[in-house]
Amino acid sequence: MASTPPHCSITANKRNQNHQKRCRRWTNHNVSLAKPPLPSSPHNAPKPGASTAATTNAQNQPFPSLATLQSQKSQLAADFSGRRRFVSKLHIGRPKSTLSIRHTLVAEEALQHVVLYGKDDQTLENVLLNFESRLCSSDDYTFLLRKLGDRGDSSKAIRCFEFAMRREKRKNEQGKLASAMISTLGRLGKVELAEAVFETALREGYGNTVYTFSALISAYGKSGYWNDAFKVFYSMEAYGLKPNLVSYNAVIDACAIGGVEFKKAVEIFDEMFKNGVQPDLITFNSLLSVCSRGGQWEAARNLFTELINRGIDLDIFTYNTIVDAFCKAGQMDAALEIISEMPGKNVLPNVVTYSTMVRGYGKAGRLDEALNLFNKMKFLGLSLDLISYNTLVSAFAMLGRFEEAWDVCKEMENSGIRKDVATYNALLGGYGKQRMYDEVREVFKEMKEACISPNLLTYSTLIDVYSKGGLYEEAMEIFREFEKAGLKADVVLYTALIDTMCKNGLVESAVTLLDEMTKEGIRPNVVTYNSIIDAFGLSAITQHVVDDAGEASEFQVKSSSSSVVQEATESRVTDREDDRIIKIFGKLAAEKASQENNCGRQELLCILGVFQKMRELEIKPNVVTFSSILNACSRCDSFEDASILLEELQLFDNQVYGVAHGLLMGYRENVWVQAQSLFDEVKLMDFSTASAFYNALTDMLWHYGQKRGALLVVLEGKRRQVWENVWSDSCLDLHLMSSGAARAMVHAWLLNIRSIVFDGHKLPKLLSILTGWGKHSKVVGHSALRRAVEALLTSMGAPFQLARCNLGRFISRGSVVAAWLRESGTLKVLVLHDDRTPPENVRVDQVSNLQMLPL
DNA sequence: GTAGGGTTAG
Repeated sequence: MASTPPHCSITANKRNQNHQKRCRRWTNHNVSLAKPPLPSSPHNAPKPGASTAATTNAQNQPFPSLATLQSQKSQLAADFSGRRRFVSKLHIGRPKSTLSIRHTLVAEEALQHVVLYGKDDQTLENVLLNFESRLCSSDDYTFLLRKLGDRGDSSKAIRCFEFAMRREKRKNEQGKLASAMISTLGRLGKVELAEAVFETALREGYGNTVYTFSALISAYGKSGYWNDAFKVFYSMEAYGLKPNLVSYNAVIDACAIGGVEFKKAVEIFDEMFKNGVQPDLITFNSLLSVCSRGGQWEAARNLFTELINRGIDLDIFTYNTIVDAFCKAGQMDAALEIISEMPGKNVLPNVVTYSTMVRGYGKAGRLDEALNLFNKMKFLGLSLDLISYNTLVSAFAMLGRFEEAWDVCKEMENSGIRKDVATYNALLGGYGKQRMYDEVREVFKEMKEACISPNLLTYSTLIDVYSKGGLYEEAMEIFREFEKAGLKADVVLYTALIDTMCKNGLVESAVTLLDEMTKEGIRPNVVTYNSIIDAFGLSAITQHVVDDAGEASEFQVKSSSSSVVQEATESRVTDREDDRIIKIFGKLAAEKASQENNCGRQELLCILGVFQKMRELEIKPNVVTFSSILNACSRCDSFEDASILLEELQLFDNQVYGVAHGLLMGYRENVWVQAQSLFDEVKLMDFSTASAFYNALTDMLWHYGQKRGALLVVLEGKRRQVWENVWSDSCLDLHLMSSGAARAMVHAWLLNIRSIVFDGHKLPKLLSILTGWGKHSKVVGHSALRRAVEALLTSMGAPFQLARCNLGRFISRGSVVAAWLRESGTLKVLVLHDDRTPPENVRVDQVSNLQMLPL
């Protein structure tokens, strides 16, 4: 048994909030969490522009260890408090004193000519030859290739670089050109080319500078290859190079983009101090960005507050990053508050700030507020750009409001901005979500006609949309096209493939693919694992290999020593290699998988292996993981198997385990306080995550006969508005509930109605129970929820009937229900009991929810 | 060398 959960898991959800707070409460890490003695109130906090004395005073305060912003202690916390190393407003956040313009006017003229006339290699060469005598130094050439990079024209930039390199014999000038080239390629995401330039530079003896190394770190970082960025960074010493501020900032930024843990970024930050390199505002902005991208808005807020308290002048980047951190966590009010403080700090919100907010509101489903801000942006005369338009297109498309999405597109194009790949991806994703496949095809066609190249996201979206919709032929076709485009599959694409396999019962194939991606150096994430865990018990995992020895086992055997997707995606792909992943789609299309027999024990072993790997890779589970484990428990063949899964849950998170296990064993009174604090945590999450957790927990309790426990949980959920408006006197709406939760709720509602009757009140004329199509129902008319509720009502003898015009609705006349409720035997069928109760049982529940129920 | 857009689990 694990003594302490390895990490704070429930909070790892990207939508999740309160990370730090929960970590502290849920785990007993011996980390000092005391707030550092800092000036926190406005009157004693040094302000921007405060006197030197005030600043000095601030300097003498121990700077907060960044350890207080995370759950692990930063080793160099003590060093960080040193006066010498204090980062004051005197040192950072100042604009560069002079904007150094190093290139000549000739370079600008040359750029115009290169853009206008350098249509191919030859004409470009001619243009450069014309300017050669007048272009002075490497500064002119670096200007050229940076500007070409800004225009996205990497090939012209490379030509210019090569042209310049042929003429430059001085090593240090060659080094400058190489750095500029690497950085330009990095910005454009051409990381392999950047790598090649770097290697040549090293080999030829002009690349051994802190600039080329920093440029390569940055190039890797921008493309998400934080691991490579780290390697280059740590190799500097061996080359006799000392990382400078830029190197450190680049590597911290690589953490932000690559989703590296805040802890790691802080380690680098501490190292920076140790090596006597002073951070600047960019360092802090990047650190903030690490928190923001990791969903750790509280850590971000703490860091932000410290910077403010230290009197450091923050810039628009700082503000936009903190606003983004709040928006990502759904903390829209906090974000708005930050924005309202900006003018007072002489930093005005810009188009980035507003777009961030628009996206935040869109994600939170607060489309009206999103629109208001969008219009405010226009009103303020901020010039709207592609991203701000795309943000709004995406918000509409995701909600299925396509007419409005297209209107925004039109408005954008009227203002001279053309749709780009992101615009199309937003539309494709929206139509895909609504299963509007004709429109998906149409938009994809239009995209190609407009000569917009699909990117990895386009392909991931399409493959996912088509394969989830069962359109395997089309998924296959898109996959082939993706291969031809020479793109490298990433975690999202793999996860989408894995999820499709899981949903079709090919769990073992999915696990094999999981191993493959790991070998490929693509790190699975919590979504990948949740997808597999969630598939547990849905169907057999081994049978199909036997049944289908030809295709499936060939895939599985071979894939253990080679990578399916990688082989298939290599440019020299042969038909045979390509065949394998295509065969998976073929197999899916044949729909054999889901008809296989269950093989519970083997599947259990398989899933235990998955948990093991998850721990080895240190993938933090989140609340979705817990819901998936609880759902898996409900699908176990036996209580014993479920116990084994619950033990896994315990290894992840003691509190969730404590509540689930306690309720399952009938120890309600003992766990209810713990359960309340768990529910407090869950309630902070977005609506669908929270309701999924309640559904999973209730289903498991119901499944194992703890029906009174299930009732308790759904009433708590109702009290906390987990399912929004579940009931009125005349209507019970179950459409967001799982079958166990819905059945428990039917009991609760009928008991409630019964008390109305017994209080002498009349029931409404018509009573309805809505089941919708059920949360898990994919096929209209086959609602598992509807069937479960129907069976329950029948077994109780409740006088409800399916409405003729609405197959998801049960109805009855109020008077008929009232008469039934008055019958002597009715109460007995309504009151629920637990199969398991603790031996020393317990008096009447003292929980308020139960007081309303007749006992 | 720093900020905003699109993708995967429930």
